[in-house]
Amino acid sequence: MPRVLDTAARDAAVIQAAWHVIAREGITALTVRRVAAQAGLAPSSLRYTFPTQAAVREKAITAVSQRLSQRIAALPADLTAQAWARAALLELLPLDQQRSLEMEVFLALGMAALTDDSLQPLWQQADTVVRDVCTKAITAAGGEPTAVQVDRLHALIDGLAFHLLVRDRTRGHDWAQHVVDRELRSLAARRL
Amino acid sequence: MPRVLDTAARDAAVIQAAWHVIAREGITALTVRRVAAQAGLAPSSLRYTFPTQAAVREKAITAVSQRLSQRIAALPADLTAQAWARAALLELLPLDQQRSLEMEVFLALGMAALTDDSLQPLWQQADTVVRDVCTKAITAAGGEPTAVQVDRLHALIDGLAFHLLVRDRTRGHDWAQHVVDRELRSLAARRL
DNA sequence: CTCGTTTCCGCACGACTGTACGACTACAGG
DNA sequence: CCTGTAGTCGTACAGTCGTGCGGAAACGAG
Repeated sequence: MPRVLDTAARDAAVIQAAWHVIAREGITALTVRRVAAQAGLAPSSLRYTFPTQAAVREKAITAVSQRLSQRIAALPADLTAQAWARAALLELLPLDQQRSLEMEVFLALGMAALTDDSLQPLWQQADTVVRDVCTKAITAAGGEPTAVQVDRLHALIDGLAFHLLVRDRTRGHDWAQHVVDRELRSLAARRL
Repeated sequence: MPRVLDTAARDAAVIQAAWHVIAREGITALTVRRVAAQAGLAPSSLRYTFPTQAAVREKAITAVSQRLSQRIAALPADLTAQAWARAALLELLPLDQQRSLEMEVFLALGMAALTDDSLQPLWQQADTVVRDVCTKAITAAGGEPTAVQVDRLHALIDGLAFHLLVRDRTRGHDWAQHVVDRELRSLAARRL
């Protein structure tokens, strides 16, 4: 067998390129040619592993799911329940450049999934990861994971993520952590 | 003077067309030709009042600001403070088709504004409307509109709006109202 | 009616899109 | 060394994009 391609590494590189294109130029600029250029490949070469434009979109969102659950799983095992809840929720917020990238792709493709049926199930997979973390965080923080509680925390987390991206490109992120801390405290007090 | 065009009516029609295109085909499909077709105009005619594609985007988001504050202002004047808070917050959620349209455009263009500098200030105007309503609702509900409180409620509202669009295209919306009611109750109790 | 302005729109251009195809290259196996 | 295949990529094509331009059409004023 001749020349072998590390398909995993290639996929990762292309997905990273797609993420960067979305972050820098927006979802409308997610074209085969631009992604290829960002990845340093000829468009025709990109097509060898990503046969269509849809494949780029789909693998881009699938990668978000994976990265997300991967980062949650990588949290230190020796945390108290309270500390785990806090750390896990903060992993869902765009508090550094890497997470900003993920969240921007997550939200941009979430909006795109509204009008792209092939994207919807893949995006909902990522959405489920977030929701599961919210559920576990409620329990860990000492609350009861009722439907209303989960709906509430989940909405709050995604809303915070959105606002961190949209309103605080440069400013600090302390306010979002304050909101999360306040939420955790009220969960622990079981007052909500 | 010859033939006079009702520019206000024309603008409204085109903006409605643009909203529908965004809702049905997504932000990537917001092209001059498609909007013109949706409005029943020739592309060249559309260009008479909307000279560029950017003008379509910009007027589309500006119209969201206006519609939003207009609907808030149109709330019955004889409501108790509590009832006003509830009604105002529910106006910010996509609980019927009209509001779904508005919210989808609001969020889609919010993501687009991340990479479109000419859109950013116009979108932030709409964002400010929402935030102001949140602030007033906190006061009306009996809470103190501290920075953390406003950040929290604002994030919660936008998160709920997003989830209503993305996860509950067809299902009921009761759960979102339950979340809002619970929020109002905890504000009234001043426990947060 | 005629006239003049406003509005409409067909056509064209260059740029960019997704994708198909076939030639080319580089390398593992022999 | 040679050979065949996995991988690369240039080229091409049809479609769509935004936008400029210039003429046709409609209608109020006289």
